[in-house]
Amino acid sequence: MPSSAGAGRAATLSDVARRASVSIATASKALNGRGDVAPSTRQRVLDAAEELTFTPNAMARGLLAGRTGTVGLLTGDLEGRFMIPILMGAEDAFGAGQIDVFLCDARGDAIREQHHLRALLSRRVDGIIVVGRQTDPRPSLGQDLPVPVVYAYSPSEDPRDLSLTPDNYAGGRLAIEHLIACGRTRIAHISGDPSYAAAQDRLAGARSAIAAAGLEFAAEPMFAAWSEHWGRDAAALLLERHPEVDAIFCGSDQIARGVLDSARDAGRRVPEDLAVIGYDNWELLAANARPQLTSIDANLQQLGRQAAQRVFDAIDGIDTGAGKHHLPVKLVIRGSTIAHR
Amino acid sequence: MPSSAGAGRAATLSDVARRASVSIATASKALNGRGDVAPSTRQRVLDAAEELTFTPNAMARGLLAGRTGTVGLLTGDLEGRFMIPILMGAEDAFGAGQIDVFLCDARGDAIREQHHLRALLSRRVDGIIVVGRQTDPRPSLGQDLPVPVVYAYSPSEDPRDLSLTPDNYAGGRLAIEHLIACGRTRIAHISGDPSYAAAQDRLAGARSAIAAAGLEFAAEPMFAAWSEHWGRDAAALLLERHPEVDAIFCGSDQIARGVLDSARDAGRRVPEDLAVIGYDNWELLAANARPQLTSIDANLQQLGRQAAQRVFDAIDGIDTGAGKHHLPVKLVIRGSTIAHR
DNA sequence: CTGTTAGCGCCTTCAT
DNA sequence: ATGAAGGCGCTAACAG
Repeated sequence: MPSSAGAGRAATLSDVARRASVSIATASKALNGRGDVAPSTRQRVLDAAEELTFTPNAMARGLLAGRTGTVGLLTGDLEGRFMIPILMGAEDAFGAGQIDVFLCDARGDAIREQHHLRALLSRRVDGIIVVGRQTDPRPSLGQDLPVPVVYAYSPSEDPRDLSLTPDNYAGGRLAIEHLIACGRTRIAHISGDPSYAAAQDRLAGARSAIAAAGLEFAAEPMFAAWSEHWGRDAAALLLERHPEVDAIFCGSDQIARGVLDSARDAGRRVPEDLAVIGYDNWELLAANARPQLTSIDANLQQLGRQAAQRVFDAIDGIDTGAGKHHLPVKLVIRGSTIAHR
Repeated sequence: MPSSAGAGRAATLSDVARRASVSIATASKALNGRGDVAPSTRQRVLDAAEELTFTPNAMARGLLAGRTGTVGLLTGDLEGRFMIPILMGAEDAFGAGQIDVFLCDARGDAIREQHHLRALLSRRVDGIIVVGRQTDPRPSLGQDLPVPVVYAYSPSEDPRDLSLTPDNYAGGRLAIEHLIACGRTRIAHISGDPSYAAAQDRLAGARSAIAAAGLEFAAEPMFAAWSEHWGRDAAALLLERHPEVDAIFCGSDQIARGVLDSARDAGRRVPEDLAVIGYDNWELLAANARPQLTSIDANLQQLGRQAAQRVFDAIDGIDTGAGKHHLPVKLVIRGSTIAHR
């Protein structure tokens, strides 16, 4: 029989017990190191289990224990750039804790999300992490769920829920402060879709840092899309109308890549004539740009790990609090803001 | 109590039965539409279940049924570009079949993989999909597993296993045939790490198409890394040493992006003077390039869906066969090979 | 039509 | 030190 058809059914504890000529209870104790079992008996059981490649049935165990050792990861959209690191962080944290993860992709569809939620509850997951695709608040799953829920990236609209989201305001500040520290004073901002909270929060942070330095934006901030194309078009326009600009804070690394292209076309040297900073620290884009791109990193993997930790705590009965928590971001300096020497 | 601490324990079937004043068995039948139940009784049960927000315990159900309705997705590396579409395709197909997916990321570590495998078996998953990060063959999980296994992307080294992998040879052919159809005759090839089967397979396909047209490569194929940097460096060198080249087949879209950059620097118009074709059809890179990048798409989502379908079939006892299956790829034409008019 | 009985695989008292 | 019995939540035969 081909492996793809699967072999016979898995061995059960009673199979092991029979083979070791002991009762089921004794076999159980021997395998779990529980109670008093004669060393020789224990060895017999262990051998039997080995020979049968016995693997305890986690379902049966869970039925008894009242906990399953599983959690649900309810994502809004796997495709995006942001899910994966968060998912990796969470999977990582849970893996260390012997917890297995159910992955559910709702594809941004509320119906599908509801469906997956029911499935997770029927699986009796011990907790749920809801990962959204934007930092805009999203509807709560509700307060009456039998398991703890943590919202990651997209915070819940309901302040009674616990939400972990990156601090875009701090990111905006950080970017501008770095540009100013680099000696720039005529700073512009090209960002993405203005309907995104991320765009507004970063802008607000940037404004506050600009004001704190007694400066003003050298040009009205520009918003449209999170794409390389827009970055190119916007930068071309900007550099023509405001040739005095000496730094551009971009709302994403994609935009920044477009900006770098147009700067090159316009004959501006980066970073000498023009400093450029991106956002997201997407290695693929940032490290392959020329020059390499300084960017803001939201520590998404860390965010995923923390979300998992909160779920752990909640499962263990530790009160994890509530409200929207803004997680710190960090600056990653590369050649687009500071020249090599 | 904050939601993050979870509410009380979930309602059970006996809770529902009690509330509806019927036996557990009757409640079960009523809820599952099984057996003969008086309409009025059924309604009472349904109401009771509704009021208690009863959700059947999938574990208890699975214990009885002998199947869990879950599958394991054992990935080698979530980070890469190739996992996600496959994972989406699989998740999608399973979702439609009421099957839930355990996600396990082995991080390219054999120990961790073994650990996750044990966990999946103890969860009594009905099947496993192993997704590798390269198209190079990988070690088999073995033939003695109690569940069907399908290998996706990375085929198993063991021909008794069922493996689904993209047809890189056909992709190489397709790329060259397209360039030739565009009237190009002095074709070069810049690809990635030559130790990858993907690099070799695409090269072999390309060679066969070149030969079939009675041509030869205009320059010795160049191999190094799958990066934009390498694409830039290689193209700069190539265009200087072989100015007659009128088309470049790139081993990845990243490489192609670098090639486009260098072509621009060298004053070559794309596609007029030089046609460029990439590989992977990574929207982010291909659609944002200038000009937009023609590329080969491996239909990874489709591959994921098919892998899921095979697991379905195997679960249902249908023999899914064995061996390495090469799935078709497709050409996506954009502006880097054919000029707009 | 409804309820009783017997498990699914495992763990945990409680006797022996 | 070992085993018998009960039960986790549910479903599938059977009785009634």
